[in-house]
Parts: sequence; structure tokens; C-alpha cells
Amino acid sequence: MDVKTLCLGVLTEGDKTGYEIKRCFEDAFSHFFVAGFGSIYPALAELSRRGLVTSRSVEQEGRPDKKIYSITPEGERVLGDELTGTPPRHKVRSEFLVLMYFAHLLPPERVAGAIDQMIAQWAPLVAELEDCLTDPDMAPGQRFAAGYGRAVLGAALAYVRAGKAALVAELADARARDPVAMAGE
Amino acid sequence: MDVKTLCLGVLTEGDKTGYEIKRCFEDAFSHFFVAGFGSIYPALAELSRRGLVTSRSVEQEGRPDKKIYSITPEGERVLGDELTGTPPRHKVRSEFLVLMYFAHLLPPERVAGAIDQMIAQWAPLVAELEDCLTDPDMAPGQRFAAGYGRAVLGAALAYVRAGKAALVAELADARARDPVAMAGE
DNA sequence: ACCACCATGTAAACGGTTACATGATTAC
DNA sequence: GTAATCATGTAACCGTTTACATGGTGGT
Repeated sequence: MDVKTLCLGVLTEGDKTGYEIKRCFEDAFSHFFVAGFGSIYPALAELSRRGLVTSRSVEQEGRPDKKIYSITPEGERVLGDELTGTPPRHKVRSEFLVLMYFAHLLPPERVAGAIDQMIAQWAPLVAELEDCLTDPDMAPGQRFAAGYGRAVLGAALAYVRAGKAALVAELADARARDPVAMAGE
Repeated sequence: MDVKTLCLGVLTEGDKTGYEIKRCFEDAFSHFFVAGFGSIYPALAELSRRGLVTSRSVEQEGRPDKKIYSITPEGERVLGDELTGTPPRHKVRSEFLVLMYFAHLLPPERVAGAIDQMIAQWAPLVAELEDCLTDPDMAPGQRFAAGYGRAVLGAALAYVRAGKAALVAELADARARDPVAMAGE
């Protein structure tokens, strides 16, 4: 399962341009799937080549022509197969947690700063998900995915907020007791 | 930050072979960083080429020679720079949540099955993290990272366990009311 | 019998990120 | 003036995954 599958997926909700698909990704999937233009446009071109989507161009002034994509019946079939056949993976790749794991090798301010950055990133996301869960027109699965984000990011946020002070204090303490071990940073 | 950085990181805790490094990754990072032999061995070779680690070979019977790697002072410096200079990213890529998002396009049993698979994957991980948090010899940052895993995976587990039945019921209900819209799956 | 563990590596394929190229409009 | 929004695309680069290759030991 890759960006192509996601593109087919959002096109089941209606025709869209590549640009709109990206906004769609940002609105709905940002907490579990990220894709930039550099992967969306080539994905759409490939889907088109395979006959899983069609596109019609709309002329515009002062901009490149808009290309509105639609999913084909064959595309719907392939999407169904992909969704049914792919094992449900769930991967986290966190350089933030790597940083935390090796916190004893870093200046405590750096550790505190990294935590603050994560809080700044997660807090608005949780708020947005909370907001979007008030919408009554969501499909059950969409609500489930958004609810997951709220629950899990909420827990992450609460955990780092609660643990930050103690961690930074412990690190500073360890430094004060054994400053030689940190030489050369 | 990539597998090379992580290798340097675990080598600060003592000399290790590539094989041991992988076990180390599995024990300590499995909930936020995954790496296979296919990325660890080339990473070690590259670090060696750059003089950030050294290795000595130990002959063995019936197996390839063991290569024990040690981090060099230069390697420690580069590790520090990398850790200090990298922005703390945190990425989730969840095909499981994609599946949930498009649940209405799938047979409800498939959705239930996917949830069960995630529970089967997360439950032992949470137990393991819980267990490892009882170890008093962990560095504060390591405890923080493990605690994060327990809190967040625990929340994920609780969320999917609590929401599974309702989601599956809603999906089955929607199918019963409008079976035509799901034709062709 | 078969699988897991130990132990190292290579090579191709795959997919995603980043940077580049273009450019008008609108809001702060 | 500066940045964001709309709108598409290419190409080089990077890193990971997967499959292959080899093979003895110990447990169920």
C-alpha cells in the first residue's frame, strides 16, 4: 500500500485535482500518513497510465491547467483488492524518541527544546481532530481513525507534558554529579 | 538521522557485533525505530570507512567471523553533532488506519480482523515495556522513551479494544440498509 | 523433520524526499 | 515587501526493504 492507494481512496469521495488530493491528505490523514507533491503527482500519472483513474483538463488563467481526476470502475476494483489484501502495518519512526533515549548525551536544554517542539506540533493536531469529531457526517471508519488520533496523540501530549520537568531535572542532576562524563559536547 | 546514528548510539553503551546491534534495536527501540540486517550491515561498513567505528574480528567455528565494533572518539563527536543538530521528527505511517478510514469499502470481518491483528501486535509490546520499566538501572531518557511507549501504545490498545464492537456493528448496519452501494467487493 | 538462533554480507528494486522550474493572485 | 495560495511537474538522490547466499548448533 502506497501513495497510489491513498489517491484512489480519496477519489472514491469525489473527483479532485492533485492539489486538492494533497489538502485532503493533510486534513484527514496527517496524523498517520504524509505525502508531498513529489509523490502525489507521479502516483497520479502512474494510475492514469494504468487506467485506474481518468482526468480532464480545465484551462485557467495565470496558472497551469487544472487536471481533475476521477476513479474508474477498474480503479475501484484495484482499490478494494489492495485494501483487502494488504497486511495492516503500523509503523512509527521517531527521531524525537531517539533523542530522548540518548538524552544523557545531550545538553538538558536541547532535550527540553525537543519536547517543547513536539508539544507545539501535537497540541494543534489534537485540537483539530477534536473539532473534526463534532462533524456528524463522517463515515464510521473515518470517525474511528480520527478518534484514534485524538486518543493516542492526546496520551502522547499528556505524557510528555507530565514528564518533561522530571526528566530535565534528572539530567541536570546527573551532570552536576558527574560533569566529566559529558566532556566534549 | 538514520540507522548509522542509531548504531553509533548503541555502541556508546559498549562494543557490539552487527547481530547484537539488531537485538539491541529490537529490545530498546522496537516501538519507535525499526531496522533490519539489510540496513545495519551496510551502515556499519560505512561508519567503519569513515573512521567513526573500528572493528576487530573474532574467529568462530561453523559460522562467519564475528566482527565486534567499537565507537571511536570521532564517532562520539559525530553522534553528538547529529543528535544536537537533527530536528526532532516523529512520523507515523499506518496502513492500519488507512484501512479503518476506508472501512466502509471493506467487509466488516476484514475490519474486525485488522483490529485483532493490531491488538495481537501491541499487547505483548506494552507488557514488555511495562516489564522493562521495573529495571532500576535505566538512564532517565531511556525510561522516558519506554514510558512513552507504554502510555501511547496502552492508549492505542484501549482505544481499539473499546471501539471495535461499535465500529463493526455500524458497518454491518450500513451494509444491511444499503447493500447496493457495496456491490463488487 | 523443522524451526529458531547465531553470524555476515550483497544487490536489485522500490518508494519517498528534496530541490528545482514557473508564475499570477491575494492578504498582512 | 513578504508570504501564502493555487497549480503542475521533473530529476537526482537517499535510504530501506526484500531476496538471495551460506551453514552449523540446539531444541520440540
